[in-house]
Amino acid sequence: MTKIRTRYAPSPTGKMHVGNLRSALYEFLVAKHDGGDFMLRIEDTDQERYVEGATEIIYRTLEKTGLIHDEGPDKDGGYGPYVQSERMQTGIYMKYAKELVEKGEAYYCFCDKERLSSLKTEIVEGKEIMIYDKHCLSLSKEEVEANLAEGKSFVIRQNIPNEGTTTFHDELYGDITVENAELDDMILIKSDGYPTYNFANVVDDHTMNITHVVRGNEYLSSSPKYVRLYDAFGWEVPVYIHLPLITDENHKKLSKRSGHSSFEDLIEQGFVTEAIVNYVALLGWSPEDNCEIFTLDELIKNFDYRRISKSPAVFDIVKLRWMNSEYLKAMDFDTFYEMAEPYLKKALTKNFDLKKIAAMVKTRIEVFPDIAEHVDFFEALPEYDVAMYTHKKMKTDAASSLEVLKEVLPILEAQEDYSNDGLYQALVKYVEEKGCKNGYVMWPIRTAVSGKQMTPAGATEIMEVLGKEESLSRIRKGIALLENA
RNA sequence: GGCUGAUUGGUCAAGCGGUUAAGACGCCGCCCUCUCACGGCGGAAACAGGGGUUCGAUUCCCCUAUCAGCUGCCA
Repeated sequence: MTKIRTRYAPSPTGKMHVGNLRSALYEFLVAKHDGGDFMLRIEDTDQERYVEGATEIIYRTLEKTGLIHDEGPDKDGGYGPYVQSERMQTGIYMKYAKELVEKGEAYYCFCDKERLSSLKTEIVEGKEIMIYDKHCLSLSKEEVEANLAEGKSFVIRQNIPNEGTTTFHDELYGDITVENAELDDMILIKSDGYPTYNFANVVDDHTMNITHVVRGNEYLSSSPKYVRLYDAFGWEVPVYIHLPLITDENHKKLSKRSGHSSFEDLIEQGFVTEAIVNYVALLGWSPEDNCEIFTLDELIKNFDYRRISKSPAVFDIVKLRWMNSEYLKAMDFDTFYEMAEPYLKKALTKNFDLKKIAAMVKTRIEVFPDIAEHVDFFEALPEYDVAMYTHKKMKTDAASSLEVLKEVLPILEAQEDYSNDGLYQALVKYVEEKGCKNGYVMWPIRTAVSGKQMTPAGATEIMEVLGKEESLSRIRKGIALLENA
């Protein structure tokens, strides 16, 4: 069996969306699962939409996510160039277009905008619908030559018969047949000499020996045109795998405006690369077992494109957050700390033991920016209400809290060892003498020392980080607050 | 409008003629506990509708509905 070759063929028009990323991922996986090659081809035939720097984003993202290409503009594998604008310089597209013209499978069209717009028949949802009337197909060879010699602007169109049907096969969707009459004579070569996406795609995939074309579902209905092109050339049709769409929570195509759709945005929002890749892999594909956490290598091993689903999937940021938290919990501490440090430093300017705080927060956050809300009270004691001292389960209220804090204050003042263990032992001793439950004592202390309903650590751990002086100061404030209530 | 495709809980999804219709996220409850979280246990929650085919349909076929994509000298 021949080696599988797939390609990721983005157009450099902006950021890399979750949908783009998933395409790249699946294309990569289809190849790698079978030990094949994955290549990168830049499709920049649309000069108008070209965005400066977009190509760099593509390189960066692929590298960061580990979707390493075997061939590409920066890695010649003998099938270059790998950038369509460069390929065009070689005249390849025009050469093949002319070959089609010779065969009668394509023809020159000199129709201008005015004539074309007169063809537009109806307007649906603001879009004008038009099927080209093959006007220029009837031009004689002499007329074409004359027009060309005159330097008239032209395009080359695919010649699709008005009768019969065309069938193509997709690995997931099966055979799809359409009436030829439904197919427009699409443009192959634009008037600026560039090929259209459709044409460049076919020529490149063939000449670059792509065996499996993995692409978005939006091409499904135009695929018959591709097949006709392959047939016209007498080329072997590649294996097609169309991927289901990814939508937002309203089942609409993911948009840039939703804020969380590009890979870079997600990183900025505090997600880790591996979690994003993992989550995206499961959007439209599921393994045989019930496993959900996969490294890239495990994905390569387990990926079977026949298990890709056919229906669109909603991008659920809530589940991504959960998955991210799984990665954070599984991460070794040093790595976690390295990534968390900038967020900790942003929230805490005083001289705290950040590693201790990082450890507290590790199992409590889903994404890094969550850190801020968990640790803010270390920096400054927030204003809080005395009602917070009342806790049904702990059996505490303002009066009991005041009593406990007053009794515990001298103990904490005398206490030299402000480590978590030392403090805990001292307080438990008090608890035992008093004959109450831990929470009865810990709750008011924790409240006084944090001013918060919930904290990422217990009272003694908090005091350890705060230090003796600050801890006592906060407890005294608590006593004052309770006395004035 | 036409064409193409899709349709299992709120979401991701397993299922591929006979099942008490998995699992995960989220939600709710309980346990653990120095609060919260982690962890453990449990719960509510689905085959779009209608016809066929069949001894038997979530699974196969048809129709309807809904959603999506395409209908560009964009990809």
